[in-house]
Amino acid sequence: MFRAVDTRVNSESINRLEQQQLDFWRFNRIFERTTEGRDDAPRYVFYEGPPTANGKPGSHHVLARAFKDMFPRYKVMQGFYCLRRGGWDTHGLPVEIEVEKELGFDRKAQIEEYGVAEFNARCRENVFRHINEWEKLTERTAFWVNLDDAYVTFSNEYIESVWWILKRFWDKGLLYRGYKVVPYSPSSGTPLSSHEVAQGYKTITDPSVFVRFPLRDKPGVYMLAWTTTPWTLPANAALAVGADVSYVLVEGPAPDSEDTEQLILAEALMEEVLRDPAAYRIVDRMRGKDLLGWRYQPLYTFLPVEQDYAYVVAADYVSTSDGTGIVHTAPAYGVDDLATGRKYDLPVLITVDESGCFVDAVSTFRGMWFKDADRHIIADLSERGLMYRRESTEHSYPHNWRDDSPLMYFARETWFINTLKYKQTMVDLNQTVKWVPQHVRDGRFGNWLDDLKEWSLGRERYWGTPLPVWLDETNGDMICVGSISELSELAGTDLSELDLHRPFVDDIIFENPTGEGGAMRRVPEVIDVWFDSGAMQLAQWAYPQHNRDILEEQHPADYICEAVDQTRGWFYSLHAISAMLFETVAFKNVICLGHILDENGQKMSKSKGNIVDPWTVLEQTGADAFRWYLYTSGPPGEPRRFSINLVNEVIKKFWSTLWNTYGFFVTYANIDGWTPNQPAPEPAERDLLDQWLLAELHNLIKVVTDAFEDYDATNATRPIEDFVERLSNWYVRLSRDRFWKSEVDDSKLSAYATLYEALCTLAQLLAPTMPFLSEEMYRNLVAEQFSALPESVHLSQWPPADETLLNDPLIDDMALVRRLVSLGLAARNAVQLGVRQPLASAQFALRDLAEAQVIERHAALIRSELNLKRLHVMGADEADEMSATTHYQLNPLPRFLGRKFGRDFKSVQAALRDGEQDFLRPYALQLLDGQDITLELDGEQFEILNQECEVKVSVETPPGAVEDGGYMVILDTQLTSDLVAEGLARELIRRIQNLRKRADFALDDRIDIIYCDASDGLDDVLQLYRGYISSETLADTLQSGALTPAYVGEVVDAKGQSVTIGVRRAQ
RNA sequence: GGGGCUGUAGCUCAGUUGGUUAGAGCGCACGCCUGAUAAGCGUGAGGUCGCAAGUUCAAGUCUUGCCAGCCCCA
Repeated sequence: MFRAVDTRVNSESINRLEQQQLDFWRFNRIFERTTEGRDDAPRYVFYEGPPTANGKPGSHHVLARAFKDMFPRYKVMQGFYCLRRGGWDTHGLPVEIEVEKELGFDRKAQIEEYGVAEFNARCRENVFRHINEWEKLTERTAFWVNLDDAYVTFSNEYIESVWWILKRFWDKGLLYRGYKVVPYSPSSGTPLSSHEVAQGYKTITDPSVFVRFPLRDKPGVYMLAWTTTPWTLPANAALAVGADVSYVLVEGPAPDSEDTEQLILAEALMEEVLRDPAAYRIVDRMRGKDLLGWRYQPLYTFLPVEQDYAYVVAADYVSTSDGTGIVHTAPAYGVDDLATGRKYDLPVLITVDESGCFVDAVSTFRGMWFKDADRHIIADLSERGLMYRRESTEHSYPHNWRDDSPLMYFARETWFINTLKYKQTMVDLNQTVKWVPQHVRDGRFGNWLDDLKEWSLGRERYWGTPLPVWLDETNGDMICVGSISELSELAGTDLSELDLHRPFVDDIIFENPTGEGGAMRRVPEVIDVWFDSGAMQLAQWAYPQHNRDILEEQHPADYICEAVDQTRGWFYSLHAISAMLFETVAFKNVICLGHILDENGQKMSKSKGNIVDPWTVLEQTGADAFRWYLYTSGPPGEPRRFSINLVNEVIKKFWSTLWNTYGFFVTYANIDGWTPNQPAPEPAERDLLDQWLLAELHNLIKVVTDAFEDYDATNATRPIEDFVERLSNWYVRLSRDRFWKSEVDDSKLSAYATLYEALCTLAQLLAPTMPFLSEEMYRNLVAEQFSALPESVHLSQWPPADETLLNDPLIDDMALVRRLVSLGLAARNAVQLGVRQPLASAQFALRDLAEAQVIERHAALIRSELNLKRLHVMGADEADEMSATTHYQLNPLPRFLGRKFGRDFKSVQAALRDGEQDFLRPYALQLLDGQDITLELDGEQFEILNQECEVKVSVETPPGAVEDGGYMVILDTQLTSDLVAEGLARELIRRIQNLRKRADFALDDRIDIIYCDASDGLDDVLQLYRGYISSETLADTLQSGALTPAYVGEVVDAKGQSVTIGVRRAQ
């Protein structure tokens, strides 16, 4: 016996089911047991990209976790050993900002005043504020990951491992100090993260000035440059042009005098830039590359400069979309500017310091707030005759989101990793990684690698992994420390209990071990948190201080998965660290998920209030349907619109269909006492319908398995939906009477065995993606029947496809049968004869003779579906007989003839496709006879081979006939009194079945039927079909008489006749 | 501003190396079937395949440009 299945499906029943599986897994330690006893099994390595637990988990986290979960589950069923260790990302600015908010800070200095130790202690607490919710959601969505043993990036052993990696990089000469331009807030004295910058854009009015730069060797000639930040002009070190841009030298009136002057600017911008274009004439034209190296007089010379500067350089970012085509370059105050400066070894002129004010050396503007200096500089340049035009412009400029003060882009000294040294390695290794979607490899990620920048590692913050570099300021000696023991040795004291965070690490000061120089202090920076997360490939094992041998089996990862925004985040940091450390990949397969949007395609965000809380979905539809929706709703890399209604559709379409099929099976098997121990006929001996289902099933196994191997979630799931549709709406529907009939024969046993095999296999194929429903089905159908088999579907062996059961021709045949049945139903509809009314016969016209055999083989099936007594396939004779009304359609096949006839194909096609019947008939007959034809058209001859043109034969459709795509069905609509009576009998059966249902009888309850007030016709039917009606409705008695209150009854009206019928449980 | 991805029915999505008259599900209307089903079947309404040019005998599919959305970078 199987456990009875309640076929009602609602939120409550789903949640109950899923909760039962959770309890089962927990109590029986199923997850733990997926690894136990598999010491010798092949390894499958999964890395969990650590989330931060200081925010609440949302629906997009369910997406990531659903995809992370499915492949390890599949691999475990394939016999692999898969560790799934969780992890938490804990450091970084978002945490600090949260704590700053709590404390009401708006400046960095306040943290120092408050105390770094206390501040970091608060960060440490804050990080796990929502960890309970993360754990709950992880469990409820059945993401199997070990959170009890999760790695934590702030733990000492994790940090020590990060230090070890940095030390290796140090030894390889990859770690160095240099300048980087960062968005910097002078008001709060700190650089801002890109996320913060993005929050603070405001539209403001800035000056827009065109400045003359006098050429040194050509008096009276000026380069014209444009800027909206005049305050950066004193820091100018070069002018940049585009090497291939066209420039002109123009002559026009000089300001405030009768003389002329000459200006250089991009030709394309003359009209917009020149004050009175008509007053100028072009003296010369040149390319940007001709200008390179030309020297000009610096506007200001406040700062001493050692190297060469103030000349024209080339830069590929120069455009002619605005400005003058000549770009003022101040390496200290622009990202591009600094890059250009590096390329040409230009001086980084620091004219404005960290407070946002001009330094003393810039005497004219000393102490001025940088934004205030704009107008003074403009006035100064105007006075000196160097200002060509001054206007103002509205544009969007970043501000500090906390106090609205403007940011400045500012070169700061910081630490870098010289990733460029390993660029080619990274590029080559990337080619070996399987990316889903594929375009990320050479697109987003590949481009990022092609355009690789040094990794800017240093952060002037507090809550992060301290950069383990100690500096002797007296002589510049530096030591990179790779472990606690090393630090202990240097410090001469046991530091194994030291918290490896600021300020405790900063407090470790020691003498320069060379014996020369002075005290060594740690540099102030902490490191980029992306380095933390990328280091997890070693640091999760605290390598190499611990677990030295595990690396070999747990690196690289077979599979990782995160949202696409991690391309340059975690995906990159993993890849880069592994490439630089081992020259291997960190992961072999990676899925980049798109983002989740709301119902209207808008990004979900707190401010818009359109966030779908995952718990709402879980409570209504459960985790399986949620997961299933995510797998099937579209390609994983695409952004997806999401709403609870879409998940509800999964319940309606898929879950309840499968559930009811499962319920149907269990119900009838229990009534019949069928068990899987019962011997079943060999597949080849079973009904054709069974063989068809098995062919479909094993085909499905193949498709799904291949998809899993290919990291193709969509094809690992959607084909299962299609199969379940066929299982429920064709196989079960057509097999119902085999299950229902009382005698036990081979056909019945075959049906049970086939449906049982299908359901068991489905449970396994669904295990990785619908872990709850599949577990319920498996336990009831398999584990509780066979004590020798694994008790959980997740411990069971992935089913292999049996090649001998595959049968594509049979699958094609059945598709044709379904098509013809559809056609038959359409025909019935057209003549208003419901399926309950039996018809004497129907004739089918088919496309070819082979199809006729298909129909013969499946005749019984078609007859019962269409409720026909006889079925007739029109043969060649009959087609001839009807030749008067035969209609030929020719279809010249473009894939052959298109290339063959080229330009003439169109007219050939038109002639054969749309020609008159008289014209077509001879060609059609020749083709049907297997001959080639020659078409004559406008005096030209076109040879068409037999296989290059299809012929469709159709007869004109008489009443009661329906035609579609070369198939036709003609119903015999003549109703004899026998047929009408049988139709009425079926009508009565259905009404009685409804009464049974209304009376809430069990499926196998026997009943008594009583009737009265029957009109003559119905009275006859009840007599004539007594046996049929009784057996279909499980009636022990069927007699006329008066209804008593013991009966449930109603008046039945059918085809103008009526009778009162009542039923009760058999006495 | 640069790069990547995506635009197909009211909604969610298929659409093979370019090949015949572009499909499915949901939703809508009418009808049918049903003692597993909240399901299913039939018919109908619903499309300038984002826009424009090009290549080709033939373009939803290839090329170029433009527009819109999303993501990353600046």
